[in-house]
Amino acid sequence: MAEVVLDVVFKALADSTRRLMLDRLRQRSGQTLGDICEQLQMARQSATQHLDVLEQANLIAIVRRGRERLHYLNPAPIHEIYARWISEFDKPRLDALQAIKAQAEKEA
Amino acid sequence: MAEVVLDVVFKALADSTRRLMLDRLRQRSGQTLGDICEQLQMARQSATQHLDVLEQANLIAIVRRGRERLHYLNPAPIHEIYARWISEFDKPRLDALQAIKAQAEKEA
DNA sequence: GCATTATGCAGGTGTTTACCTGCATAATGG
DNA sequence: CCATTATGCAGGTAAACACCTGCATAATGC
Repeated sequence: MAEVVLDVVFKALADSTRRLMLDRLRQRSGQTLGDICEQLQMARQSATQHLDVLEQANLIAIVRRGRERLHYLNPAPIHEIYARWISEFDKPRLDALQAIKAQAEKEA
Repeated sequence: MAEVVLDVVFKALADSTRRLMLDRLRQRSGQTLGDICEQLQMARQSATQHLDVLEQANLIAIVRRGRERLHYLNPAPIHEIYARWISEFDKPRLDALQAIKAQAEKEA
């Protein structure tokens, strides 16, 4: 994950409206644009902008079906942010868990 | 961690310069303002702004010693972001690790 | 076909942000 | 004390951003 990609994802996550959108899509993936901006009480055009930002960060996938636009959550970039950046700041705890896991696997 | 706090931390992380600063402080904590803006080839005033943002997010602590300003990394907010937001998108894997840990503790 | 519905596209405005320059202040060392 | 050094403070500018309104287009169902 290059720094540029990381940047797009972090910037996409740095807005509470967009994080809320991801939360809602985590609860129910595949919602239409109408569904989403109704939930958030926000002009459709504003929601579109936010959702496009999320798509550019590859955090959601947008699929057209007829005249509808369906939005699907993609948690992969969030995993990667954890794996390649956050866990660097969390090595001790992670290593401890990994050690426990390794030990458990050895015993099994 | 309230949504407001979360927002400040995410916004602080949404800039590559600030992430680089955190990385450098992870390698060597307690650097002065001069040290930091020399490494980054950036005007001192710009670096100050970035570091103040990081402090407001509680990602670093700033301590004055004489005429110097020392910067110390604080990884706690990053842990919290993982624990209270990212891990929600990563429940299965986390739950698996937790189960292994619980099992290991039970056996011990 | 035609009304309805779902969305696209253009653009406007106020705020925030990321960078800078210039000057002021305060601590240090000889 | 005075030159040097480390930082503070004020402000300026260009770009990005988050919100909106207005109008255009395209799919659907009767």
